[in-house]
This record gives sequence, C-alpha cells and structure tokens, in this order.
Amino acid sequence: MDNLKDRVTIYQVAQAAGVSLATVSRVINKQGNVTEATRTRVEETIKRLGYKPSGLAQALATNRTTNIGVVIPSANYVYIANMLNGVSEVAKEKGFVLTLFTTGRSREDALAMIEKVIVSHVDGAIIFDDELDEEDVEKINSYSCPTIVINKKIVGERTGCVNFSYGAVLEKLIKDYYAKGGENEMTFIHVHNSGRLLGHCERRFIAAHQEINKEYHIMNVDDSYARTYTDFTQYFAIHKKGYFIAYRDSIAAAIQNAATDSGLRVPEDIEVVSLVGTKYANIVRPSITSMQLDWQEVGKRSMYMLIDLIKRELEEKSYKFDARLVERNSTKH
Amino acid sequence: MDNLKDRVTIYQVAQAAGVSLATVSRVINKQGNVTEATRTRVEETIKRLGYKPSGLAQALATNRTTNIGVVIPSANYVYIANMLNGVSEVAKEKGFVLTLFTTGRSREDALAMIEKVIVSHVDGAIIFDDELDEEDVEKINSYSCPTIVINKKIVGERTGCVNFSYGAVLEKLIKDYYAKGGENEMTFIHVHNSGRLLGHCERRFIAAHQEINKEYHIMNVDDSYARTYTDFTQYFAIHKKGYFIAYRDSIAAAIQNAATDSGLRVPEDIEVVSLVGTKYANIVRPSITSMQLDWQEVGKRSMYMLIDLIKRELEEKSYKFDARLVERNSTKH
DNA sequence: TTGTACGCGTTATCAA
DNA sequence: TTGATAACGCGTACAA
Repeated sequence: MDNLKDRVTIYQVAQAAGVSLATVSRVINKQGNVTEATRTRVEETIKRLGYKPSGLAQALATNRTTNIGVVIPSANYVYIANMLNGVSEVAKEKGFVLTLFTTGRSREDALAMIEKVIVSHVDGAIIFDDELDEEDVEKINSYSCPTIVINKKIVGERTGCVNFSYGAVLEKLIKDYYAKGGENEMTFIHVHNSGRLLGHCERRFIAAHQEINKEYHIMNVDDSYARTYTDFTQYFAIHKKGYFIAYRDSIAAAIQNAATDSGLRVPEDIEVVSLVGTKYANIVRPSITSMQLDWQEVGKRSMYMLIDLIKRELEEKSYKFDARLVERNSTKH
Repeated sequence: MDNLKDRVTIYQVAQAAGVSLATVSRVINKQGNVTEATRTRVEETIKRLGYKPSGLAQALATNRTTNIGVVIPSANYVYIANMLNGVSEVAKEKGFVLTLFTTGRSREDALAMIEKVIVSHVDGAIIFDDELDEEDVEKINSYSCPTIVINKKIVGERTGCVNFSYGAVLEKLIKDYYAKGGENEMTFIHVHNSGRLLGHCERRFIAAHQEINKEYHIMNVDDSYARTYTDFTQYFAIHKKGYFIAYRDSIAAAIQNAATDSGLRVPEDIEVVSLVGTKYANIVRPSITSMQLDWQEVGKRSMYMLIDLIKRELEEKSYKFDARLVERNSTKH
C-alpha cells in the first residue's frame, strides 16, 4: 500500500533531470535520438534517485512480460526438479523469468491454475501435468498463449509438444526378458493417482504380457519410500522371488532394500527395474536397471521450442525423446 | 503483439452488458452494491465473451501482484528442490504464485537477479543465495520489498531470516568422535564455489581440530558424483582408511561407493558423513550418517514468515532450524 | 445502485 | 533531438 510512495517513477526522474518523461523512457530503452549530454544527465539522476522501472507498467504498455508460466505437479520428484532446472537454464539465457503454477492432485486444481496462467499474462507456457485433458490445453490456447505441452500429443497453431518413448522400451524389455528365458513372473507396481505416464506404461505392460500369454501381477503401493519399504518387508517374509517394475528410483530402491534387508539376493532372487530413472539409479547398491532420460534436456528442449513458438518460428511442433534401457545390477542378464 | 486484439477487455464486457466498466469491476471483485439482475447479466456476458481480467492491469492499479519472488541458485540439488516445494505449498495455500529468479555462480549474476526482483514488483521475496552479501539484501530492502533471507543473519524493518545450526552439530560430531577414541584422521571435502553454508562448516571443522590439537585434511573435489567417484577410486588404490565429511549425499555416496567398489569396507576401513542429508542418505547402502534438516519445512516456515512480514505482523524476525545428526551405517559407533 | 473521471507507470506516435 | 499526449486495462473515490 505504501510502497507506492517510496517508489520513484519515471516522471520524478524526468522532473529532476529537467527533461520530459519521453526522454527518460528513451534512455532506459537505449533508443537513439538522445544527446550524449542529456543521456548522461538522465542516467546520473536515475542512479541518484535509485530509480527502477516498473515491470508491470512496461508489460502493460508493451504487452510483453518476459515471463514464462510453468505448470507442474507439486510433487517433489527429482526428475521434475531436473526438468525445471533445464527450463530455467534456457529461460535465463534468453532473458525470461519463470512463474511457477504448481498443481495439486485434482483436475479442478489444474484447471484453476490454467486460469491463473491466462490472467497472469505470461508470454508463453510450459505445461507438464497429467491431470489435464486435451480440451483444457485448447482452452489456454484460445487466449493465444503459446504453449508447449509435455507428455501429451497436442499440436496446434500456437501449441507444440514433447513426448517420450517409455512404453516402447518397456515392451521390448518384457519381451526380451522372456525370450531369453527369464523365469520370474513380473509385477507392475501401481501407484495410485500417479498420472498418465505411469498409466500408459501399465497398459503396455499388460498388453505385452497378454500378447505372449504370460502371467503377470499388479501391486498397489503408496508413493513413498518409507511405506513401500515397510510393505515389501512384510511381503518378502512370505515371497522369496519376483521381478518388479516400479515407477521411479525411490520406489524401486525401497523394494530392493526391503529384499536385501530381508536376506534375499538382488538380482539372484529379486529383480527390480525403475521406469523413470535418475542419477540415483546408479548410486544405490545394487545399482538399479532403469529407463533413463535426460530430464534436464527435456526441460531445455521444451523451452527452446517455446521460444521459437513465441517468435512464430517453430517448424517441428512435436518432439520425441527416446528413453533408453540401462541395464545395471538389479537384474540378471 | 497481436494477442492484444484477441484479448477481451473489461470495457468490451461493459458495452456488451450495457453497463459501465465500473459495474463490471465490481462484479469481478465481488463487491456489493450490485443488483442481482445486473450481476447475473454481467457474469453471463463475461462467460459468453470469455473475458479474463488482466492481472497486469489489476496489479498496476492496486499495487499488489500476489507474486512472490524466490531467489535460488540454479544448482540442481535435492534439498533446494525440497525447500522450493515447501515454499510453493504454502504460497499456493495462501493464494500466491512464485516467480523464480535462479542465480548462477557469480555475485554479479545474483545482483542482476536482485535487480529483476525489484523491477518485477513482487509482493515479497525469499532469498536463498550464498553469493549475496548483507549490503545486497539491504538494497532490495530499500525498495521496501518484504524479504526473508535464508542462511544469513539479517533482520530489519522489512526483513527476516531463517538460519541453521550445522556448524554446532558438526563441532559436536568431531569432538565426540575423538573423545570416544576415534582413530581415523578426518578429511573435509572441499567443493569449490559451493557457498557459505559449506564454507562455514569448513571453518568450524578446522577450528574444532585446532582446539583439540588433532591432525586434519582438506581435499578438493568437483561437485559431481561421477568425477568424485573417479577421483576416489584412484585415491583408494593407495589409501586404505579415512573419515570423510562431504557436503551432500551424492558426494558422500560417491566416496563410499568408490571405497566399497575398491574392496574397502564401510565403516570398518572408511567412514563417511554427509553434511546436508536428504532422504537418499537413508536409501543408499550402507546408509550414510548425515545431518538432517527438513528442508521442506524450511521452505514452509520461510513462506509463513514472509506472509506475516507482508502483513506487518511478524513478531520474531529470526528463526533457527536445528540440524540433527542421524547416525547410520557409514560410521562406527 | 450505477456511472464518471482520474490514477497506476510505462511505451509509442506525432508534432515541434 | 525533444516534448505533449494518447494508449495499455483496471480500481476507486466521488458524484449522480
């Protein structure tokens, strides 16, 4: 409320320097048409008064904010942090700033965030949220806000997307396993409410098994290392073998630790795979076989594409990242 | 440039509904003094035209943005992501949105971000960047922007801070170790350019050793799991014992993995401690003795304090989090 | 209850 | 090279 009074405006600078505010504006924006003499005089008074332009007013006048909206689930995952880091790196390089819209678990919440994105007048948006449907994204697009959608195949006049190949890699993993005489039955670890990335993998997992007529299992766990560890410690008191495919490193590590702490051997008795692998798959012991994707690169690519989209220079509006299976010590091979 | 034309303004809504724009404004802000009849009429045309208010113009008129600036280093660390998550959670709960200002390694860069924070007209800021000095923070304060500074003891009219007790815990760890007859010489892992948190710990490490007249070592490593692993694999080809204090889990795990992969035993031959522990200290094997702090809680507390500061209701402008030593299997005890 | 008119801090288009 | 002046989209006293 009273910041107002403290804040030096362009008008006050103009008055103090004995010029019009138009001239001050020119100096700020480093346009030509200003005498060297007046320029230095203005610059000096700017410094003396401690004047900083108001980004708000600038944005209102130019219709550009240099802000990019990023919609992500609030989940605290390493791979999301990595992606955000990639986005942020490129944004910084290109002079943009990121505004974070973190969504909760519900679709309503995600929609409310879309509203906020529109209101906030960002120059563009990167959306990575599984709760949103195609129509929701269309909505943001109808306000002509350039948007890159991650993990959803949507392309439009002002929309591009970045996708992954987890499903295909998973299918190959499964078929290769049985083709090479794998003996364990596979169990897919289902995490409630964990989005379409996992859902898609689960469907491919089931389809692949049905195709080759193999038994499979689905198990539900909470999306927490501690609880999964506890659950599997009980589980391994009874069951002594299995091949587990988990959503991400922490969950896979929980299963593996529960196994080894129960006296079982990995990978001889228990095999484990992590779908969304991060660097931690390589750090834990045994190291975990996982599907690796450079999420920072995903973020960077998305941001580069968004910038091109803003400039209306984006040619290929769809990009696909190939996850690759990295076999480590948590599986036999 | 041409978003402009597409965007429906309050004026167009007023015209379409046959009222003045003041009335529309009242409807938007849910103020009273509007007939039920006109209210519904206005609301209906708002929906029909797909009108969304411009946050920019609102902010300019009210001098409030509902944006909080967050200044953090670009480093991709788990504990920073955790903290950010805590901030974001509370911000969301209180109707704020986060604008991210990620700084690089240099002080200049951090200063440039401070500039941007001021220009961006946020309602408040949370600063967690080691590069900044006290005077730099004062600067932002002179623009009367409420600020919470993390890991720096600064208090002022519009400034509060949140700090930690890593140093004290580390000193106790060291003294206890020798008091109980610890035989290894300790080595502090110095990471170049890793900020004052680590610097402070290093000074305490040295001071504690000098106090009790013990030998100690300092080793330089790069802030990378892979390179540290390589370096220590070479190191352990020659040295067969040691007690290592590393900055964070990844580095500690690199040392520990290099040791075990070289045939050394942890903790019998090699002992390892992580200063800034995250949940991964508990996931790797052997689990790593570490100093634990709930960084999400740090973020939440900071945001709560900031909100109070904005409302001028913050009583205690300084808060201290106590790190606690969690002894795990990477050290003897 | 509704409308008028001004202010918020800039940029940008003309004249001068 | 400069300086008025009109946008930009909205909030809000004040008047009607």
